[in-house]
Amino acid sequence: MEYENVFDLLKARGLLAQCTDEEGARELLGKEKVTFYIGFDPTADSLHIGHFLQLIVMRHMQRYGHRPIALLGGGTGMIGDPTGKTDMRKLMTVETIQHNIDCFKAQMEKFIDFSGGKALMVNNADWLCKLNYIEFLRDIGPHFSVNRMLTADCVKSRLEQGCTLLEFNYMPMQSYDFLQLARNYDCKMQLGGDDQWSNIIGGIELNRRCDQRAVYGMTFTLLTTKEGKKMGKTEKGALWLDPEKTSPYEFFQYWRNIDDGDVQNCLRLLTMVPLEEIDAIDIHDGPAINAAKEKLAYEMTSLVHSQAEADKALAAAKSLFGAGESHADMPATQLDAALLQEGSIGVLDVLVTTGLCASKREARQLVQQGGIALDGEKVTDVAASLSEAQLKAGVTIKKGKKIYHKVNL
RNA sequence: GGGAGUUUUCCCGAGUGGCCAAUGGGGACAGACUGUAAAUCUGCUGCUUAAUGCUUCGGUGGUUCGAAUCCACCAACUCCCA
Repeated sequence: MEYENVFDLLKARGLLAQCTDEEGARELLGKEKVTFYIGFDPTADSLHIGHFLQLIVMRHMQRYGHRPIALLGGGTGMIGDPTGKTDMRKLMTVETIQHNIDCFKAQMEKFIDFSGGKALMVNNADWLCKLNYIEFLRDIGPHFSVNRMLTADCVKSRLEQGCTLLEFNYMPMQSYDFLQLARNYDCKMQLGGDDQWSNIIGGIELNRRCDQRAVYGMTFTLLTTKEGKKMGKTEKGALWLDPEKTSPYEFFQYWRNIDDGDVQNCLRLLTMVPLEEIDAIDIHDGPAINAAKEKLAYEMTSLVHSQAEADKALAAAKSLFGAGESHADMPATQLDAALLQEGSIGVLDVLVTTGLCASKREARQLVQQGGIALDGEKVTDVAASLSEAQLKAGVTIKKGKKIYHKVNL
C-alpha cells in the first residue's frame, strides 16, 4: 500500500473533490473499518464510464478494508434526479428499472468483491416504496427548508425550465436513504460524483437532525476533459461498460485516442497505475505520450473487460496501425449473396450494408472526398464495385484513418 | 379556471407567402499537416439520381396558382393572473 490512509491516496490521485469534514473523515478512515455507500440510479441497462470512476473509488476503499454498500436506486429511479438536467426525464416503468438493476448488479460484481459480506448491495426501493406519504412528510419534511433547497445546485438548473414537485422530492429521498443506511447498516459515509454534493449534504443534515449522528460526505472529481467537457461520449452516445454496447476494441480505441493533456489525469483517476510512474511521463515527448496512451487503453480495457480482451485489442490496434497490415480482430460483416447483381456489388451499397455509412448519399460523399480505401487502395470512383471473387477472398475497408471493417461473402 | 408566448433539419438558432432542403454557429464526418494527439486550413452535413426527382420546418385540416411562413382546431412546453 502506498499510503496508510485511503483518504491520502484518494486525495493524491486527484479523485477527491469535496469533503464535508476533511479532518474528521480522514481520522475516521484511519482508525476503523468504515461502511460507506454510493448510490446508482438505474437509468440505463448498462453502467457507463462515469459510474466506473465511482467503482474505482469503491475498489480503493475496499482494498483498505472499508465496506462498500452499492445502493441501487430502484426507488429514486422512479423519481428521477434533476441534477444537471435541463429537461425532465422520461419516467421509467417499473419493469425497465428492474431490468436495469439486474444489469447493474451483474456488472458491479466484476469490480467489487461482494463475497462474505465484504460489500453489500441494497435497493432503496425496499424502503422508499413502502413509505407512507403523510408519515414521511411529518418525519422528514420539517428538516428540509424549501428556501434552502431552492438554492441548491441540484435544482438550480431546473428552476429555469421548471421543476416539478416530483423531482423536487429527489433530494429528500436520497437524504432519507442515508438515514436508513446509517440506522440499519451503520453506514457513516456517502460518496458520489461532485454533482451530488448538495444531495449528499442533505443526507448528512438529516442524520444530524434526526439522530444526532455525525456522518460524512465526500465527492469525487467528475471525468472531464481539460476543456471541461464531459468525458466518455462517443458518436454512439456514452462509453458503456457492457461489451455488447461498446466493444472492447472500441473501448480500447477511445482511450488510445484521448487528448494528450488528459492522459495523466485519466491514469490517475481511473487506473491503479502507481503515481510515480504517471508523474514520470513527459507529455511533450511524442513517443512517450503515445506509450502512455497505449498503457491507459490497455489498463482500462483490462480492468473493465479482461486482460485477454485487452491483449486482443492491443494486438488488433498494433497490426492495423503498425507496419504489417494483417487484420486480426476487426469488426466484420458477412454479405448476403442475394445483394450481388451480376456477380458484383457497388462500393456505396457495401458501405451502407456494413453500417459504415447511414445512407448512400453519405457513402458517395465519403468516397468522393477520398475517405475510403479497399485493401489499402484509395477509391475515389463512386461507381466502383467489388466482384464476387474479391469478396470471397475478403476485403478490408478502411474508413477515414482509424476505422477498419472487413467484408466477405 | 383566465391570459400571453414558444414549437424549424443532431444541438443552438435565423427565416413572416414564391429566389427555402431552408442563413449562421456548434457538433459530427472526411481531406491536408501530424504522433491513431491537439491546434490550424479545406470540404461536407434530409433522401435519391448520371442528370433529374422526392419527403421535411409540433399534429390535423383549410386559404392560395404556390405556405416553414396566413387561418382553424388539437398537442406539448414556458410565463403571468386566480
